[in-house]
Amino acid sequence: MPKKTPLSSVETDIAKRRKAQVLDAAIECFRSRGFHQASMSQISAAAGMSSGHIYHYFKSKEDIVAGIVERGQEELSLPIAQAKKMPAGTDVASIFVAAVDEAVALHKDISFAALTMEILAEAGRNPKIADIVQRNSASLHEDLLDLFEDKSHKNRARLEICAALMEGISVRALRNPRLDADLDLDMLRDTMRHVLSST
Amino acid sequence: MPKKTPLSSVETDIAKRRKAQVLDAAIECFRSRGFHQASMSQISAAAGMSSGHIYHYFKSKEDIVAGIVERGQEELSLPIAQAKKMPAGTDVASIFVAAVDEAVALHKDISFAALTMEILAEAGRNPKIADIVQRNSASLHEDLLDLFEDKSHKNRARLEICAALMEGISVRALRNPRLDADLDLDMLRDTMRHVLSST
Amino acid sequence: MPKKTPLSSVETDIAKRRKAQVLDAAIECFRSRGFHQASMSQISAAAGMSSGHIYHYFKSKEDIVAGIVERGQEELSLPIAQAKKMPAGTDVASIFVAAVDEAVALHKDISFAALTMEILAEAGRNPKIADIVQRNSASLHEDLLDLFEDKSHKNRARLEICAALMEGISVRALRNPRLDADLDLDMLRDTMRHVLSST
Amino acid sequence: MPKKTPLSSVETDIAKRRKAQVLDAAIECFRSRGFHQASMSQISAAAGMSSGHIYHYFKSKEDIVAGIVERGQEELSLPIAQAKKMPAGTDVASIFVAAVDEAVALHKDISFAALTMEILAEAGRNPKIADIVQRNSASLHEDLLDLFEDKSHKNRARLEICAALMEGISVRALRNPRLDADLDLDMLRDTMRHVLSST
DNA sequence: TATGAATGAGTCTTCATTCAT
DNA sequence: TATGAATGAAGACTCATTCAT
Repeated sequence: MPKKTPLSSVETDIAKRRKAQVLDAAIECFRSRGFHQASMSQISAAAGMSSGHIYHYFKSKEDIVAGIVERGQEELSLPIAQAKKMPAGTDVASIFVAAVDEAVALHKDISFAALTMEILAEAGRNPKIADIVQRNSASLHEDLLDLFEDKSHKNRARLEICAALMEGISVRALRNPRLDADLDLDMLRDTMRHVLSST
Repeated sequence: MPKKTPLSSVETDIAKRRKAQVLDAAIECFRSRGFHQASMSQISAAAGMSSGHIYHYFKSKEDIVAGIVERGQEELSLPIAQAKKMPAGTDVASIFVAAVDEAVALHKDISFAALTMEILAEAGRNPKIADIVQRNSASLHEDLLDLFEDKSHKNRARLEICAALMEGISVRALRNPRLDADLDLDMLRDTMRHVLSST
Repeated sequence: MPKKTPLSSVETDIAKRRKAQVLDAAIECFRSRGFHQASMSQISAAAGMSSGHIYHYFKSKEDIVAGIVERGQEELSLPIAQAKKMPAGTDVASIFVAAVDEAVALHKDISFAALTMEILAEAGRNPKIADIVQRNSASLHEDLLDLFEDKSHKNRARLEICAALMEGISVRALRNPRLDADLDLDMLRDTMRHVLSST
Repeated sequence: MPKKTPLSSVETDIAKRRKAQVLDAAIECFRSRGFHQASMSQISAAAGMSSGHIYHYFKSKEDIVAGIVERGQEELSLPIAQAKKMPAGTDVASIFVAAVDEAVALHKDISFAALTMEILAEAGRNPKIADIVQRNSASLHEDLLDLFEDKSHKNRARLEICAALMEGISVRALRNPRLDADLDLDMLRDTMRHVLSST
């Protein structure tokens, strides 16, 4: 937070805001149409900007997709945020269990789930996207592992199962419109505690 | 050209074979390019059939997508097949646990996972596809519930968690290229048993 | 000229006619606008064919340009045609000199000259085009050399000078609108004879 | 910032330098990409100037093309420069023949040849450019005719043939990558002397 | 049943040009 | 004088779909 922001930095700020503006518009379009169905002209309309001008900030449509995937899913690091609110020394299981409610709320959101699936499908065939997705996920998991006593293989395995469970919620949300009624949060919490605290 | 079969039925058979031929080709293309990236001419090439002729069997490309989603993922009913091999009276947990290996092998296959995500993403925005996906899933779950003692809400909840866990594996496969090393199958089996047999 | 043309050959013929149709239209457009100014939609209009359909015959606009350059300038082989009309044994100089009138008429045509310059300019920066142009020219010169007693370096040099002289006429036609008045055909003929028969 | 020079004149000087700067950059770009392939932003980058600012000096891209053609090819007046080095009274043929080496070196340069063809092609379809090209050529030829005893039709004709021969070298350079080996400078000089001194 | 020629709307992208600063 | 953000009209090319054969 410099007092006198240098000019170049101001310009960068404007550019950043513009890029964010495009990314926001793009997310909106991608959510409702998908990456390949959303047209640049729809995105530009949503961004309140001429389609040509978008190319000052992104060199291609794929670049926008990459930008979205990159900025991507910071919401996923929820348990980490949660951990910081807990009294120091709280055990991992409790931290994760405490985060379940919010995490489920996020993952079962159809709009969130659909964009996630879109990204994953793209990652399945576009190496550039796959790379971003994988690096994102890896760095998130490293952060989460810091909450554990050690980064042993066992803890990695626990994390994988918890992640699968949670991300699986997004899949279920798309497959089962009655998920809210069918899902038992207590059971879910219990399962996570089991995974994280079994010896 | 069997002598006895009535003509109309022969045509139906041929037609069915042709449709299957197209669907097979389409799956192949969709896996590697995605629904909207795969072109009708690629599909027709893969199907060994002129693109025009495909329109005798499917009235549009969306129809092919629907056809694929419909026929979709019979592989998912794995535990049911498994149940039939088990001695009558085996408990549900054991049936599911016995199916874990095969189920994981299926779900962590990148090609399977990518097509699944493609379908789910499409379901997230195309109501016609959503409908098929949801009916498929509902009917599968009804079948699986038959393995339980009753169709109580608790058992539905158990099934949801198991499903999330398993489908989450597909997500993880796309997010973590080292999933094979990180995943602990014993832990997974233990988790499923816990979910299915806790009181 | 086979009596019973096989089907495939008929189809090829249609395709060939279509391609020629496109090339004709393209030449027309390229002459009046230049390669990069002529749009595919102008070409398609001139060809009486949808722009999309052109891509059944040419995989890109550059391919059309290449096609034109390739088919290119058969008119250039004029002296060879001329040579065949002369009594056997006529000396080279006389053959060339006899061809001067027609050759000049061709080269000083503005429309011919402009397209030639367009092609040469493109050859100056597009290696694919350069290659075609150079192979065309090489093969023409080999044919012309056959008219000489031998393919000695001296004869190659003579040919180069004659070629420069003749192609230079196209340049002059574009530079000097009064070329017709200024050019002395007798002097030109004399020059060529000098080049070709000096010892 | 010289003290004595009046302001208006200073501006003009700066402006002239700026225009030249743009033209230099444009030539560079046009040589490698062609008139219509080179973009204003490439030119502005090469000129070290914002693209918007170029419009203070040239009202359109076509104007830059015109500027280049105008300033154009002073190198062509080579024999005149040559003539000034020769003892007064040297005959025309000798002046031209003496200039052959340098002239050929210039004309066979691919980069020079390509830009020349580009200009001529443009002249073939753009009347404004044609006009400049033709006035340039006319004025050059008037200057060259001053070297002759008189401006008779015969001498004009000689000049045309010499010009065609020399400009034809540029065409040959583009058509024949082995021109250096094939061309015989002595033969060329002999030809020019023949053209210029025959009675 | 089967083909593939044909269409034309739609895609992403580029670019000359303008204008607020 | 100088910038570069911004525009929007093209441009080349693709593709689902139709239809004559």
